[in-house]
This record gives sequence, C-alpha cells and structure tokens, in this order.
Amino acid sequence: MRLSTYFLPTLKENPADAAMASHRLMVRAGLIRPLAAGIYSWLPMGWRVMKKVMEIIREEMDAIGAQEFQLPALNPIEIWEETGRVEAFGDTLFHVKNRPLVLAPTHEEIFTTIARDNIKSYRDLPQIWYQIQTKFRNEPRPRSGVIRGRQFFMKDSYSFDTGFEGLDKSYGLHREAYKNIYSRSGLNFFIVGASSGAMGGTGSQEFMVESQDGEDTCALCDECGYAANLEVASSRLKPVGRLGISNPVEEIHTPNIKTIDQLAEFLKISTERLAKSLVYKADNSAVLVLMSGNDQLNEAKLTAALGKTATAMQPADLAAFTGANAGSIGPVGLKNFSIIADKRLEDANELISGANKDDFHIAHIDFNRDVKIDGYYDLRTIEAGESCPNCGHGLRIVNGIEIGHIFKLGTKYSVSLRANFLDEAGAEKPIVMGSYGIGVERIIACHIEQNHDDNGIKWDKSIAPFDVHLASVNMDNKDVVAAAENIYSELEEAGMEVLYDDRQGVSPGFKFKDADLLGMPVQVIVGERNLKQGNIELKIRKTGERKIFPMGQLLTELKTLLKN
RNA sequence: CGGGGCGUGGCUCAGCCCGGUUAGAGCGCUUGGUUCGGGACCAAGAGGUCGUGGGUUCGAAUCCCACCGCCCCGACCA
Repeated sequence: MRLSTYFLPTLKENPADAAMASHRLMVRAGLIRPLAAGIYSWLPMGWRVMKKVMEIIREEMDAIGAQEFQLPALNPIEIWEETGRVEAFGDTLFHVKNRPLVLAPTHEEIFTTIARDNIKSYRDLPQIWYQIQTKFRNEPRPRSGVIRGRQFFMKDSYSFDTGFEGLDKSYGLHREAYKNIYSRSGLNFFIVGASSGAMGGTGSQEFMVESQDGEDTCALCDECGYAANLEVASSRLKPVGRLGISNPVEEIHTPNIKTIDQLAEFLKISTERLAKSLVYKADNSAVLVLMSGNDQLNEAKLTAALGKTATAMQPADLAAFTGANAGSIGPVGLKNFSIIADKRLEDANELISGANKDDFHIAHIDFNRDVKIDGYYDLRTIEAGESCPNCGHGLRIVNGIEIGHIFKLGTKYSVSLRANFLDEAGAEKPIVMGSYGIGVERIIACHIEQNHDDNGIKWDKSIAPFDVHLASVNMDNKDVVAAAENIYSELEEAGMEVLYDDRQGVSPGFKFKDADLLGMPVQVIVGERNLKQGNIELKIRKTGERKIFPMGQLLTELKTLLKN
C-alpha cells in the first residue's frame, strides 16, 4: 500500500479527550475516529487490525469444531421478555422506538431459539456455534476509548450438550481456544474465577489483562496461582468468633457517633466486634446485612447470596423502614427485615451494633441468642496482603481489563425458551448450554497498552496492519526512488504486506516519526547515504535496533525477522 | 443517576475573572521558492454561526438562565 494514496490521517498532537495510551494512539495513528460517546468509526488502518484479530479468532474457533453464524442485531422484544432479560438488562438494553424490537447486547436468546426449533434429538448434539457480531449496550458511562463502548464487536459462542459432562468438555475446549487466541494476539493475560452475574449459570472464568486503568479488580496468589475476580475472591481471615463470657444485652448512649471508626474510638475498642449494619432493598423486601467492623460489603457477592439484585437503600427510605437514621441501625428487635451476615460473624457474641434509635447502640449482642440470622455468607471484599484461601501466601490485588468471559450456563435459557431434546431413553430434557464471549476491540486496545512507547505503537507481527514499513528518505533523488520502488515490488511479490511511504515533499524526520507512531514491526529505510554503498537499513520497532547490510540480503533478513 | 471539568478555524489551545477596535497563536491546509537522515525554512493565502437558544446591556466569546454535547471521578461503609 502506498502511503501517498492511503487514507491515513495521523495526528501530531494528542487528542484532548483521550486519557489512556491506547485510546490516544489509536486516534493519533489513524485507526479510529470518535463519532459519539462510546461510538467509533474504524478507519482503513484500524480495520486491517480488526480483521486480523477476527481471523485469529475464527481459526481457533474453527479448530475446536465451532461453526460460524451471523445473526440479526435487531431482535423481537418478546424473545427477551421470555427469559426475563428485558428487566435484567434494564436501561442497558437499547429499545427501538417505532417497532417492538431491541438491539441485541448478546445472543443467548436467538441462538437458543434456533436450537429449540431445530435440535430434537441427542443425536444432534453436541454443537458449538459462534459469530463475530456488533453488540449494542447503552452503557451509562462509556469510557477508555473502545474499551467500553455502546457499540462493539463481540465474538460470542454457545455450546449445546446433552448433559453437564458434555458442558465441561465444551467449556474446556473454549478455555484452551481462548488461551491460543490471546497468546497469538500477543497479550500477557491471566485467568480468574468470576461471578456469573446477570448471565446466570453454574460457573465462569474471565480472561484478564493487567492494567491500572482496568475496571475489574482481581486477587492473585503468586505462590499457588490462585486467581479470582474480587467479586468472588476469598481469603483466610479468622472469624470474629466467641468470647468466653456472654453478658446480657445493654443499651449504650453514643451521641453523634455515625461511623464505625468513631464508634471504636468512642468505646476504646477495636472495630472487629462492631457489627456494621447495611440496609438493602431486593425486590420489595428489606434486607439487613451485617459486616464485621470496616469490612467492605461486596455487592456482587450479596447478589449471589440473595439470588437477586439488591440495591442500597436510600436514606429517606431507611428512616421510614426503621425509624432510625444511618449509623444507628442494628439487628436487635428489628422488624420486617430479613437479616444476613458475613461468614466472619458466624456464631459470634459480645458484638455491638445499632439500637434502631438515634444516638444509641446495643452491646453484648450474641448472634446465637439475641438475633435470628437468616444466613451466613461470604460477603466481604478481600484486601491486599490477606492470605490465599488455597496456600496461605499473601494475595496481590491488581486491576484488570476483561478481554473474555466463559460461562457454564446450564439450563437457564433452554428451560425458559423450552429448548429440549429427547435422550436415548426417549425422555425430554433441556439442552445444557455454555456461553463464551470475547471483546474484539479490547484485544486491540490491550495489545497497544502492552506494546507502545512515547513515540507510538509497537505491533506484534500477528496483528500488525502491515508487516513492513518501507520509507524512502528523499523522493527527489531518482536513485533512492528507484531503489525503494524495487524493494516495494520485491517484498509484495514475496507475499509481505508493505506500507510504502512514497510521499513527496515530506521531510525524513516526519516520515520516521510517522513510522514509529504507526508501529509496524520492521521499518525498511531507503536513504542516499547507505544506497551509495549498496546498503539498506532496517529498524526493528520493538527494540529500536538498527541493521545496515547489503541490499541483496534484505529479503532473507526480513523473512527471518518476520518468522515469529 | 450524583459530582467535577470542558465546548473558540481541521487539531492543540490562549482570550472570558475585570463586556468595548477587524477574535489570536502553534500545528495542519493551499500556492510559489529553498530544503531533504528524527515532526525543515521563507513568502503569500484560504479557513471561525466563539456548542445551541434565550436574557441583561448602547454594546456579549466574555455576565445571567436553560438546553445540548464531550471527558473525568463516583454510584458499598448506614
């Protein structure tokens, strides 16, 4: 491709509204342009990268026997109502105004419908189906360039099996395929246990790329390899437990005490036996959640424990429900609430909590004597340095960007959409499903996050838009031009993808800067100086290493460099 | 949704607080010339409803109100 005729608008200056390096560089290098918040146009250079990533995905999916589909993004809303996901997605689901249609944020419903209508027998199973398709999600706050957009490409696949054994196999195949996809895309990544969230199902794992700007937080054990999203991560923290004596409950006056720290200071005790009360609303019922001291409630864990989404109760509602203000709520004598507590508080006694009366707390609470706890669950958010649940080594906490998620769905969708099959015995059973997603843009953004410097992108050969960036230093010099033209056709004939900077009247420095910004793995530089000696110069973008050698060796040299 | 910031040629920004010539700079763009190994130089040009609407005023990019758009933080700690 000749740069003189290629549509490639590069920018010298950083776009004002891009915070992350990948975002800045994708705009500067002419890969993308913003159209609206969370919506991007892919320019020719960017689209080349996208297609390469998609091709890697296709190859690895096909290799596990998956079959590619292309499904509609416009879906009848009725199908989404059948699975209850119109409500589950809420405002995130785009609705079409003048038809009863929605823009699909994912495709469980449609693939399951196809399976329902066409798979009748165990003989038709297993199946793995996938597509690479635009998804639409009305994100409340798009951010970080293409990493969280309102429209994005997702590779989504779905497995259909006769039972859970088959599901485990399909899930395992995906796990391996995903590892290959991310490795081939040149990413450093790790896999964590994850929450299934609104998708439902029996288990899931996420593929993560470590990044300060990541929206997810993960706990990692460098000793045994334990890795989990904070939404599910646990640690070995000793329970609060029982003290020898169990005094009768006693109301204590605690004027103007609002926080756990103030209370601990006021009573001159540690925070551990202070049972913090949090009030949540799930559907229309009120839930009191008890945590030890300053332990942080993890809402994802709460949702998992309750089996439904809970939201923090607003202060106004709170007073109406309890008669007390924030800071004074407690479990003793509380009516019309279900009460759950964090595992650390199981069977504990000698606790202090709110009295449901402003400026008062109750001391010497024994959970086995004074309160009816409806259940103990792991609800707390773990913190860095706590002990690994497997081996006891200190846990590290890092931020990550989720680049893929695999789910064992089970029968949630097949049951609600009646996707059944007849087994060997002629019994009708729901198909057992898995669902597996990859954010295609995120692979590109993360690749740039992991492969760039101040001057620009440093592509791996695997997804680089071109293999070679050929630059002729001076287009006014006939010999230089002739040599560059020769090299251009020679490399193209050898099957290499070459971006040839043949622009007239562009200074050498300008060309070099553009080459570094665009980031092709190898730069071939044709200049007067070396040409006179019959030499050619080559620069490896990743290392900055330069090589000068006789022209005749160029092709062999390039082939060696581009092999991996 | 809550909080903060921003909106001025294609891009990055100054001017606004304290209203008053013809609204500026750098980059980019056009034309001519000189250059040609790390974002060259000279000269001449083109290009702006100052986000939109309303208000105050003799006069608004500048002050006030509303709306729109974009970015960032937050949306457990009662």
